[in-house]
Amino acid sequence: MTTLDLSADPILTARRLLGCHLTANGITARITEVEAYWGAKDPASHSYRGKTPRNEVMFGPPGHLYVYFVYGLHFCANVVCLTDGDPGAVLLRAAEITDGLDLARANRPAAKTEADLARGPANLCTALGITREHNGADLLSATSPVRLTPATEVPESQVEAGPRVGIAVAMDLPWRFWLAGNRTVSAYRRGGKKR
DNA sequence: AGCAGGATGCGCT
DNA sequence: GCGCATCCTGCTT
Repeated sequence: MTTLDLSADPILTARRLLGCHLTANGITARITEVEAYWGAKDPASHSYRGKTPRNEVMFGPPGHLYVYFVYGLHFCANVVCLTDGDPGAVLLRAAEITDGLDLARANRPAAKTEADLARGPANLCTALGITREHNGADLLSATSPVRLTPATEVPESQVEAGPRVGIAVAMDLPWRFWLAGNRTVSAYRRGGKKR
């Protein structure tokens, strides 16, 4: 088996993560949509303004999970990439459930269709039961509660790119990547403020 | 189909 | 206090 390399820059890592499997709480999902966030050169990144207690996982070694809490209700999960001191992350935006479907449905009773279960970053976390307690988890460790495994490689021709969702700065960067035509990919929404 | 608004906690100016 | 890397409901086209 090939081992997953998460030490590259966020853009390269984002493309690599498409098609990989994410497993937590007995549920496995195939990643279909991601966004790259690139530390000091990216005003939309949580690490842009330096290290804080909340984002310190981003400043650690690659391959760990950075989980944060937004809008008082939701968790979102990122894969940390690059190396110490040069923080990058890939936001997991959508996935299709490949195993543990009943568990995922129980976690997300509001989902109307199977494609809705893990569509959107907060829904993805809810469906897989990922919360703040998983912050910092080592995704490549066999004993980790959240794990990442390589799957069938995605041909470059199936990857599409466009602007990131819901941010109010750096809206022009095409740092969102998704599997072309996949039904779990979330709709584009422009961020608040500014234009 | 598309937008506006509300819910709700927490990190940072 | 304010502003979020969000989601869902309800109302308008």
